[in-house]
Amino acid sequence: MKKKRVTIKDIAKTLGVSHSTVSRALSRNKSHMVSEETRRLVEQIAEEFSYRPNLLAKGFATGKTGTLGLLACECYQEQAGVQIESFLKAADERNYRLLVGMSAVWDSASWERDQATQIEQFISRGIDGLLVQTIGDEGEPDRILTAVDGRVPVVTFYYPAPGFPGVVLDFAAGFYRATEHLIALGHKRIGFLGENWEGTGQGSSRGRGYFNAMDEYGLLPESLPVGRQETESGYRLSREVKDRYTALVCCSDYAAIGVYRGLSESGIRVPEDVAVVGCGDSDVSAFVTPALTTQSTPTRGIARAAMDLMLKIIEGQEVMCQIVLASSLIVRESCGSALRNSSLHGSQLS
Amino acid sequence: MKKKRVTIKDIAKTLGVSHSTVSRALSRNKSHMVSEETRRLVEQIAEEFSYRPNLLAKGFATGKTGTLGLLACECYQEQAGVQIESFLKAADERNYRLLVGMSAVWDSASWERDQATQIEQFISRGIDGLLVQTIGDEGEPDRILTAVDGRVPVVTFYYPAPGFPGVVLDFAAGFYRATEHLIALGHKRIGFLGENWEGTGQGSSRGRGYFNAMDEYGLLPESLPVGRQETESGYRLSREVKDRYTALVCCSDYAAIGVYRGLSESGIRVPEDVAVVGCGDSDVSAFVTPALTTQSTPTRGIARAAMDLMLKIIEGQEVMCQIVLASSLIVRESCGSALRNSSLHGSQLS
DNA sequence: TTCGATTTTGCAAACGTGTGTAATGCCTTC
DNA sequence: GAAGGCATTACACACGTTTGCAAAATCGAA
Repeated sequence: MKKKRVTIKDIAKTLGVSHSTVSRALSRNKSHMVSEETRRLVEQIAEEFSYRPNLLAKGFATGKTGTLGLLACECYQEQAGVQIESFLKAADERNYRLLVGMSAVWDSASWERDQATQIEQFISRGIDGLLVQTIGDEGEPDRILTAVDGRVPVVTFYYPAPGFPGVVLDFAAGFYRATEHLIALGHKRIGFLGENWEGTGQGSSRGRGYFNAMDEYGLLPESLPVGRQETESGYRLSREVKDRYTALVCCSDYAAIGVYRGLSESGIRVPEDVAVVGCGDSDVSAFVTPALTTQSTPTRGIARAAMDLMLKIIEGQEVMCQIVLASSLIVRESCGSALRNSSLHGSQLS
Repeated sequence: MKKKRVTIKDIAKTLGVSHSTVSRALSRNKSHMVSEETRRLVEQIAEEFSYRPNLLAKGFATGKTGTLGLLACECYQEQAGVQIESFLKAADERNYRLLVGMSAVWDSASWERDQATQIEQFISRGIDGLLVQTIGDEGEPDRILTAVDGRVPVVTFYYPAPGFPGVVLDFAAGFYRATEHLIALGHKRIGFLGENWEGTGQGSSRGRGYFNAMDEYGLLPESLPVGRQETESGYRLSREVKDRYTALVCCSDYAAIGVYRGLSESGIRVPEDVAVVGCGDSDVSAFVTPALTTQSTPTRGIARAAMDLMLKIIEGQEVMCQIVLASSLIVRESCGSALRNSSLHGSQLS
């Protein structure tokens, strides 16, 4: 069953040359030339034998594997899959493979253990670099620093991780803008359905944007913790609060869809009675009724930018920058018509 | 910047033993014992130096890497992410890492090239086995066979791939049952919003289930091709067909959500005017309005079963079976109350 | 004490590839 | 025709680990 794989030595033997010549012929090494003729011959035999390089051995010899580690986290269900997909595509385009891992954020103990273990595993398996999705908590940079221990270059993405080059989404600005949008529409009692990652410190930048906006306009912020099952969480929470708020800012589109259902079961209409804002611009957001006002998160842009950053670092460039990608507010139907509310605008803002 | 990594030779040198002893001490090799005392010493020094094995070298030496290749396909947006996630978890539990790849089904030329290239890449990088998601078209088994060329064990999943051990979802039965459900509720004009993968042959088993059921009950089947953007596709198609059907079977929940919107914009009510069935039991399906009747796809079960199968094969067992996982119909609100329709039941079936 | 059996260890090769250094061969030029 | 230079090739070692085989050490018993 097990076939012996063809190696450069086999090619060398049939051609009567040394294996180093074959190696150089195939890798088109610049420091040592091989004659056009032998190169042609080598390539021909390689083709004939359907030779496939053993990248494991190559990586072992050179220390470069052409593989990157991607450590995603299972935080937003809608997000993880698309994110991984985007990275797979971006990596493929740049001729890199991805070792993928995913660790659960929802349980802080296993989270930290997981993250360190997986990083260790990745490095042991010889990755050229590590792409790690951050959640933005206090201890994160240190955790990553000690786990990686300078053995491979790191690029972070999603939330900022001070000290690491990375690609971050400006959720704070996005949620600030979303909240401001609601305030401009005349809302004063605006609730926040935010993520609730145990042990990750004082809330993420999504919350910060909301809190800042509320603070700025002299309104009382209030935050409700969304759990792991976002849609179900949104549903449950919205049934609890009923019409305590006139607007709800949700940390994800899926939570918002749960909110839709919960409110509707309580006889509360969206957007007439309560306005809802989501986040993620997931494919369904435009097609639910009412169409969801949400924030775009440029997932593919993140992946591409992070990959480019990584490649630069691997090439030896000293980059230490955080690329900030903005998320734009996509206004649809779930906050009501701007027209109707624009009359309230001035009076409410004062 | 680059630290030299600690190797077993370093440990051996400080302990004044040979590196093979260290190797045996650490790997707890059974064929050659090492004294309790040296083992303790070795472990102590290893800990002290924070030694990390070079799994690349290990894999190179042993031919086993502890890494599997996962080749998913970008077919159903809702599905890919969750599927990968499930596999990551299942692999992690079994102490395997995953090299992940994804190829696009929607464009048949790049699909076939992609699949072969990625398989080649994976094998070159030394995977112990290949998990490949199948789409169920005619030429698939041959394609995989030639690409893998017996170099690593293969386990397929999702659709059947004759000749390979695999875990398959019985979509045919599921869609048969769903269609039958609608027929039992009195529907006669039932449309199918099915996948439309170019060049993949005469349609998937989802369609087969629908066609079989329609045929069985003497009804005229009609299939509409859903494109890559499922939700948008469902929306567009539903606006085209309007009330041409009294029921629509959709190949995915997301298409169904698009259908909801499209019908509602045409003033058609779900389920009063048109019944809708989805597929996937995605997290949102229970929370859209009306709650979507759908088919569960046991994604985690697939991953676990496929991993277990793979492990057995790697262990040397000769397994050549297709594990069939059933999908169950989850009846919610989108087909109307069974009560109302049950009166029509008998008359329509005759 | 000596022998044999057993446990523990060292030696060396192997896995497939890259690469520095030295050697070969060919060509040019005086 | 010899010397020098350059293009091409071969040799040998390195990468870190495993593993078969042989050697050494230990132990028990005669």
